[in-house]
Amino acid sequence: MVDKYDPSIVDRKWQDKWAEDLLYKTNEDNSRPKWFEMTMFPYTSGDLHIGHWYAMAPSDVHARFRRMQGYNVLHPMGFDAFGLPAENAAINRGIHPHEWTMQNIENMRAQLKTMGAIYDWDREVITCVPEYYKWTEWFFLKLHEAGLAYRAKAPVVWCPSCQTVLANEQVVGDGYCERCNTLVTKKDLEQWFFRITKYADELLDFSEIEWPERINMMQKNWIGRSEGVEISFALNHRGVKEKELRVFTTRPDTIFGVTFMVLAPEHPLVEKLTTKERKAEVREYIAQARRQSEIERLSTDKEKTGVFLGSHVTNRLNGEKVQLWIADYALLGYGTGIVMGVPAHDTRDFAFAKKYDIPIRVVIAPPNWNGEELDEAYIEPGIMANSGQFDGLPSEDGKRAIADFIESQDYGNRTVNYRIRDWLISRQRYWGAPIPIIYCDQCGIVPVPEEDLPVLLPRDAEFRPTGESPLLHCESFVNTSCPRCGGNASRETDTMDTFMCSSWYYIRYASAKYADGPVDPDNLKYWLPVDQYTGGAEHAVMHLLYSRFFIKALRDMGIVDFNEPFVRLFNQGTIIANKQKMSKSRGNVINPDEYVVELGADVVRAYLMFIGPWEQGGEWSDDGINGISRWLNRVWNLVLNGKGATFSSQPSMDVAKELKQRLHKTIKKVTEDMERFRFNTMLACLMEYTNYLTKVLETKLVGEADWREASNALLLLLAPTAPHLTEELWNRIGESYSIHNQPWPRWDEEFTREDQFTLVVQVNGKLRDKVDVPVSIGESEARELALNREKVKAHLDGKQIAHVIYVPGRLVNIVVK
RNA sequence: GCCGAGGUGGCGGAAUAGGCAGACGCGACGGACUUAAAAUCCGUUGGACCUCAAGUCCAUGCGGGUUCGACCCCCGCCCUCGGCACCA
Repeated sequence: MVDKYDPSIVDRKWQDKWAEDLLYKTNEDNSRPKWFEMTMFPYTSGDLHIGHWYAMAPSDVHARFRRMQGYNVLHPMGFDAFGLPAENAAINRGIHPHEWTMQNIENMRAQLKTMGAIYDWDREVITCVPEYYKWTEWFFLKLHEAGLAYRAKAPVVWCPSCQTVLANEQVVGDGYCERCNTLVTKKDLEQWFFRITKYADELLDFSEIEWPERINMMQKNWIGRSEGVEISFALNHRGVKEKELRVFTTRPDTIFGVTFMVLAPEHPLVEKLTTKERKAEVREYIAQARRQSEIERLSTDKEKTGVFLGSHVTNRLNGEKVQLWIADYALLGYGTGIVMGVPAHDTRDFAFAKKYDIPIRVVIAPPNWNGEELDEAYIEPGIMANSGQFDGLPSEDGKRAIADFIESQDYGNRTVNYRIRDWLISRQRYWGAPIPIIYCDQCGIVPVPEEDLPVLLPRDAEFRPTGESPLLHCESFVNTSCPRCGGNASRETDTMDTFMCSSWYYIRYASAKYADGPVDPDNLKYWLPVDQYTGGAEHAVMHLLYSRFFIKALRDMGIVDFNEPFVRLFNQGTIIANKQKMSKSRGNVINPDEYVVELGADVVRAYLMFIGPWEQGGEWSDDGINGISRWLNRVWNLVLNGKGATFSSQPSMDVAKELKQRLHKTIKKVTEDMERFRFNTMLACLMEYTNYLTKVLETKLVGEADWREASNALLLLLAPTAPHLTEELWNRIGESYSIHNQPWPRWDEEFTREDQFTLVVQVNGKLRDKVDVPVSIGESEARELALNREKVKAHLDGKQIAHVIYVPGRLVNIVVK
């Protein structure tokens, strides 16, 4: 009998030994290909739950696999440490955000260490320390210098619970705060923005990255590029100096169908374009639109409402007068804030025209149209009608023809519109990187000089949820002198969106302690870009989009020489418990610690990977994890029993041959599954291999050398998944330390080939018999064999054979009438 | 409404250049060991018909189609999850 596997001893023993030996210390090494693989760093919210393990353990397994394959692997870890929860803890519990965050980091780091990952803690990155945020500020200055950071007054999204503005990307569902799920409102504020829209087109190019199609799609939708034409309508209104109104449309082919025009209620020209007698009604409508929440206003099923302004513009293509209206379905921020109303060919315009009795003129004839009125908008292509010289053209050609005409007459031009807005990065909160800007009465907006960085976050701010930045009330922080004129000046008191911190943290891993810049240029060149990134899909249009923007901006500044931060991306799914997403409020959060203590880190690692395909997520089950625990215990017993076994001096050649074949097939399957993150089937394959080896050992027909090769391979293939268990066994069977420095096993295609296969015999496509045949079998031989099988004959009785299908290496299908 | 992913035993899931549906694991049932239990080990386990065996039929969300042959491809639906949504 061998002694029992006790993970509580084994885990600790090797974690200590690896740390002591600096086994996972990562250096730049030009003799091996580099592999930079990382997982999205955790937010410092408190405890590590099983969801964190689900994100991190499989990625560690993959990184370990690459390491054994001979890559110089960088697989770092850090903490996303600025943000609202720390500040809320300060408000609710009177603990300073810094203390709260640092305690959480201590806690989470200790938990992470129990996982047995290959993190090199010397490269740890924490975003809330001055050594880090100094460079976040520095990047802000660089973006400002490049004209990519600007300050502007705009209607911005406000979270009443978080008491701060949010980026558009942080609004989820039907207008809820991404962090706290509160319904958001709007405010007019002067804020800092990053000009991400400048890169809208380039961000639509995914050709250099291997990302899940889903994520590319989400980014594409978010950017929302649409090609169209900006068309000018002639304006002649007393007291208005503008002589035209420009509208954006993707349907220039419908220009002859314009029967009204809609301005957004907030449009600056509304006041002037309203006739005296309509003023009261228009004002009332605007006031009412302002009162409405964003949700009500954006609701698709809401009935269309609007008010006639009393004034008109002229459609230059047909000289017709067109009524001007305001309606809240026109959005100020999209296009020009003015929509041309073509009720016959736009669903919204149709509803609006019906309600207010505005003419509906068909200009794109639906199939078989006889000039009758439409019951609903016809939005498909068709043949143009009522469109002067363009009548009879297919509408797709008409789009081009009218765009050409408009450009030739100087009535407008082709243009592109985007849904994406510039990235709002100001936050009216304390716990973030200060925006390194000073306001001077004489000099205006003055960037803090580089040599004065970092602008330190003061410790003595007061935390009250007032809706204003706590720094505003911190006089020692606010009051400063102007770097230009030396006069009295005040600092910017908003802090940066934490997504700014996470837009560049992966760069910092390359040289986490470098003091002369955000990154050591040599290390940047060596490690970046990230070869493999893994994380949840919830960051598709936030972190992942911002990081791409950031790198493109840095490239244009000459700081980096690549175009994309993350070459490959893998999205793991979500782990759920009791059919529901884990959350503290539901009380179904699984804490990994107790399972680690009881069953060992390796069991938890392996179980998470076995639940199902990583990209699909899965449900945690206490029963399921026991299965993995049993398996790893069987591996333990198997390897140690093999070590103490007495082997046959006259081993069976057949057993040896089959063993070799199974070995090489297993190596192949495991390697291929590892490459593609197919962890569940990889483990299934290793279980089968374990079961097979158990039987082989029992036969006592195997030679010692063959056994050792087969058993060692099991440990090597299992090493990335179960690093502690395999290290202990590797040591016990007398192999040299460390198993994690061994090369990954290779397979020989020659040995994976079978010399027999199971020939399937079908009659009319139904399985009737199976027979083992040599792979060398020929077609006529196989047909003959199939036709003479007793079970097959029974089904051929009295029937006529029409023909026989033969698929080499697979089957014979006899087709009868 | 639009875009994307998915729907397979009691459960998690295998299997797609169209070729043995249900690998592996869980659970359940039976057995061995034990004074007993736990643990461990061995066996059975999609459904129906049949006393058993042999065998036949049914079965991958639903309805059609293509094919010698469909979980896989095509057409039309239903449901679940994720994203976007008055974007002109």
